[in-house]
Amino acid sequence: MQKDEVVRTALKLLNEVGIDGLSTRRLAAELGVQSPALYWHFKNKRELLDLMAEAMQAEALPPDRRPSDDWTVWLAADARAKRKALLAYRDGARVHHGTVPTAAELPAIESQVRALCDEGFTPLDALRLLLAVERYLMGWVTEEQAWLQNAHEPLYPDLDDVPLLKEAAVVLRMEDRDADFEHGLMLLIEGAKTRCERTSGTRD
Amino acid sequence: MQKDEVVRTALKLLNEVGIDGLSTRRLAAELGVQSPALYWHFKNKRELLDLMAEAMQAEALPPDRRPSDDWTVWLAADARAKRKALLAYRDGARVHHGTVPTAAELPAIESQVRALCDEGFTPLDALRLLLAVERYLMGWVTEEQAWLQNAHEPLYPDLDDVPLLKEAAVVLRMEDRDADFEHGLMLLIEGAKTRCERTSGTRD
DNA sequence: AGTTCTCCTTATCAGTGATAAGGAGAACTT
DNA sequence: AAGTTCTCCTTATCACTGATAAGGAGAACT
Repeated sequence: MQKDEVVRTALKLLNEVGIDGLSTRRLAAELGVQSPALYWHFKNKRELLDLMAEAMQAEALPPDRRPSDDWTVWLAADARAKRKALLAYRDGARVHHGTVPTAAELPAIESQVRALCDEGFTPLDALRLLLAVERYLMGWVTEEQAWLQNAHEPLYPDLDDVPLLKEAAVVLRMEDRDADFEHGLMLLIEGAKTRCERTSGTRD
Repeated sequence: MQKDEVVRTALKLLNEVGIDGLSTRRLAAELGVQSPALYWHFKNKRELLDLMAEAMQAEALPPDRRPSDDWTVWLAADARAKRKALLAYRDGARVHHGTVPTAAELPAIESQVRALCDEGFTPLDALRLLLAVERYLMGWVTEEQAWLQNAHEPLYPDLDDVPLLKEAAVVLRMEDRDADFEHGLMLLIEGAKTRCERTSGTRD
């Protein structure tokens, strides 16, 4: 039994039973083993979850990608890819929670910051932008998956008292989540763009 | 023993032991009662957590506030107030998770949407903006509180290999979280502003 | 006086993450 | 070849979790 075989099995099992059903005994059974055997490979469940999160993120972003010339394009593409990766596993966002970037991930972040700085950002604003997108993403997918899991009785059947919400019912009832995610993402990126142009415009 | 006394005690206890330490037995002990007694008042723990979330949000937003004239001002103030309310309780964001706005909260949302529509937004874009801010907020505070709870060994002690991150170390090490939250919030709001002016500008 | 209702008790259940102690077998060491 | 160590698993057990069943004391209503 290999460490990464455990992680792969855990991810497969995650999709079947969700994070609340993912117990060490259930996972051990899936591996044809008794549950304490897992503790030979992992210090505790947290470590296993961390590795699962890492594996998920590795699937999200192929390591050989290079930033396109337009930063708004690759930044948005990155966010979309991460969302897709989180959605690919049940409770993906919750698994990712509490995970902090390891030192090994810093160079990847550095290169993104560099690309942004080449376009006129200060390092501070560049990193803040990346952080804002990351947290928006996490918040979005977390709520999205929480909602996905409740067997959906029709949401807000009667909107007659709230005419504007009725007009925006598609959003309220989360019937086009891709578009809504995209919208918020664009708000962040356009905000960063105008802010960047404004501050670097004083130099040009 | 009253229902809302239980909720208040639970919130107080939350700050002492965190959400993972908040067991029904611990809470019952705090109330001078045996744990099954709680199930007379609540269907299950989820219902208790929902009421806790509701109580927290009620503290966040005094019900008699009225939108100021500048939507960017009250929208930002709202977000700040909500963040403050979530931070006021340990694991506040996690308690809030999975909570869906009840039908009773819809009128409050409707009035916010109306205020935005008065400034040139479509109902769709208005609601999307509110949703984006909400999710950014949740993602932000969730990660913030997860980080707060890890007894902090110094984060990323050596940044010599990543000079740009070194320059932005304040952000990376989360040493000025208020400012960083504010920055992302402003990106969202400025993005919405430019987008709103652009689309409604075609009419003016 | 008898009955119902409210709110709590004790006893118990199945399931959780985790640890201790030990055993079987492969892989080195002398 | 014999002895030893190391790897990876087992069984047994712990303290704890959310939750339910069954019943009891006392107030309130009939």
